[in-house]
Amino acid sequence: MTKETDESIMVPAAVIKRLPKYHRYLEELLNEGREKISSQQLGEIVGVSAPQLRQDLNYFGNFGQQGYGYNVKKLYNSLAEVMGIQQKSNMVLVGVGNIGQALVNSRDFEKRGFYLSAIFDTNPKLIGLEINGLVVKDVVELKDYIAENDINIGVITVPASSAQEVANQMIKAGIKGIWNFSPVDLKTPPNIQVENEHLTEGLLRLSFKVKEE
Amino acid sequence: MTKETDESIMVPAAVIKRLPKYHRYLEELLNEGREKISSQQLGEIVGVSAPQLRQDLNYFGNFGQQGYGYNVKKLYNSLAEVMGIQQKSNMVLVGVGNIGQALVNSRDFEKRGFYLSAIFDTNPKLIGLEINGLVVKDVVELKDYIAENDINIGVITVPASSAQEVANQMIKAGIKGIWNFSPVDLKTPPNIQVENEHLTEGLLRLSFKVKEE
DNA sequence: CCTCTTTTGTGATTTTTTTAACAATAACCG
DNA sequence: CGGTTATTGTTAAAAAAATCACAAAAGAGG
Ligand SMILES: NC(=O)c1ccc[n+]([C@@H]2O[C@H](COP(=O)([O-])OP(=O)(O)OC[C@H]3O[C@@H](n4cnc5c(N)ncnc54)[C@H](O)[C@@H]3O)[C@@H](O)[C@H]2O)c1
Ligand SMILES: NC(=O)c1ccc[n+]([C@@H]2O[C@H](COP(=O)([O-])OP(=O)(O)OC[C@H]3O[C@@H](n4cnc5c(N)ncnc54)[C@H](O)[C@@H]3O)[C@@H](O)[C@H]2O)c1
Repeated sequence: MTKETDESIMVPAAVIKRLPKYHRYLEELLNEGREKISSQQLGEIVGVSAPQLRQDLNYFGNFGQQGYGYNVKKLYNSLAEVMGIQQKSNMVLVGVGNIGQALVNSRDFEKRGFYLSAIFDTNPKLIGLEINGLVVKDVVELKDYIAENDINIGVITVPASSAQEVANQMIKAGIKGIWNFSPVDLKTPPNIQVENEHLTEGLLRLSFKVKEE
Repeated sequence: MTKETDESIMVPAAVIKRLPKYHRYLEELLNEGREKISSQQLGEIVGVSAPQLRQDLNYFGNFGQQGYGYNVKKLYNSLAEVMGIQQKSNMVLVGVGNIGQALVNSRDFEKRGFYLSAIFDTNPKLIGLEINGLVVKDVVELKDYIAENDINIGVITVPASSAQEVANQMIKAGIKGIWNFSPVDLKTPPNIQVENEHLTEGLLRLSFKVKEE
């Protein structure tokens, strides 16, 4: 009886959280020219136990080979595929303020296949301005732009008070996922994915741990 | 037999992760003038079950009152105390680039008692420049500055290749906690607390969830 | 081609986290 | 001021996650 490769089996959130880390370290190993690696060794590098690593990977397939280990390049590509970064995806960003501009200026994520396609704001002083090759558009164009340009991820970097409204517009226009930097828990239908970067929460957690020590 | 208020009892990481969220929603309730709230109601707002909320809070004390619920202001202040944001703390930031400047310009965290005391870079073009009231200092002054100015948190917003080196300097100078934005897992002694903002990992997780859907 | 070693994939076990249940306690009301 | 209701704090049960342990598979070396 062969193992079901049934997608319907729920992948635990704890596993999903670790995937990008595995990917990052595999990229490093690949750049160092490493060819193969055992779950033991990779686990030590990443900071998880070997059985956990193996169990995590086996949610998605059998990428290893007994008596050999894992081929670094193959595993790297497999994880990239699992995370959906093999085919490029297009994003829009709304809120060209402090954080928004930082993201637009660095575009760190383009090397991983996430392209910033357009950026939006309400501020007339910003609209029309060019930032790192992208001209700031008026947010009234947002809905049409998303619908017409195969955009699947929206980045929200507006003040908390406008975040939900911007999210609503994105969703109406057919966005699939939202990368949210506003300190707000967006209300979204279940088929819309949200990932929050609540930076202030991170600082408070740090404060707690410092105090506790 | 009274309950031990022993600090040595380990607070689960899962609980620590939720504390800032409780604090944020309590702040909203406080601003709305809400006086009391039950675990049931607060749980619904925050998105956790009522028993979990009660159990979480009871790691730190008995803040509620049977038959009444929780006093919003009291609970808010208690949580602030638990997280160590009653007394202000001083931070330094190293790496005045895209992300660094965004943080310096907004200084969102000052209203929660985290003061940015000085900012550092290696780039001669930046050193001496004033950004939102702070003059960029040369990073060679970092160690002395931390040691002499009661700094307990360091913010790292330098490229990945320099992050560990910057962390080492901070630690040598006596920092207690590091808020790290570089895509690197810093090697630190156990008495140094680290909180990572690995933004790219968030985007990859989002990508996974979008693809899975 | 056979033996020995390595290392995976996975079922069983343990630990951690979450949820449920309820007795104890305090507010509220007549 | 006593009964009723609301709601906590806490113990017990269930669920989820991590770890352990080992049989099965593949490579390495003679
Ligand atoms: N900057 C930080 O250090 C920091 C830290 C933690 C959290 N955040 C959060 O990130 C978000 C952005 O912060 P920031 O410092 O970049 O703010 P900002 O004020 O610099 O930028 C916000 C931008 O959004 C635009 N905007 C406002 N309403 C809009 C709307 N409805 N549609 C389109 N654009 C709109 C504004 O014109 C502005 O350009 C905030 O929610 C903030 O709480 C920021
Ligand atoms: N900007 C983004 O959108 C983004 C997204 C995800 C992650 N990050 C991470 O955040 C970090 C900073 O990104 P950024 O875009 O702000 O980079 P940046 O290049 O704009 O800024 C880095 C700054 O650090 C300074 N620096 C370099 N080495 C230093 C040293 N040893 N001591 C002191 N200063 C030093 C540089 O002079 C520069 O000013 C990087 O690690 C990046 O990977 C950034």
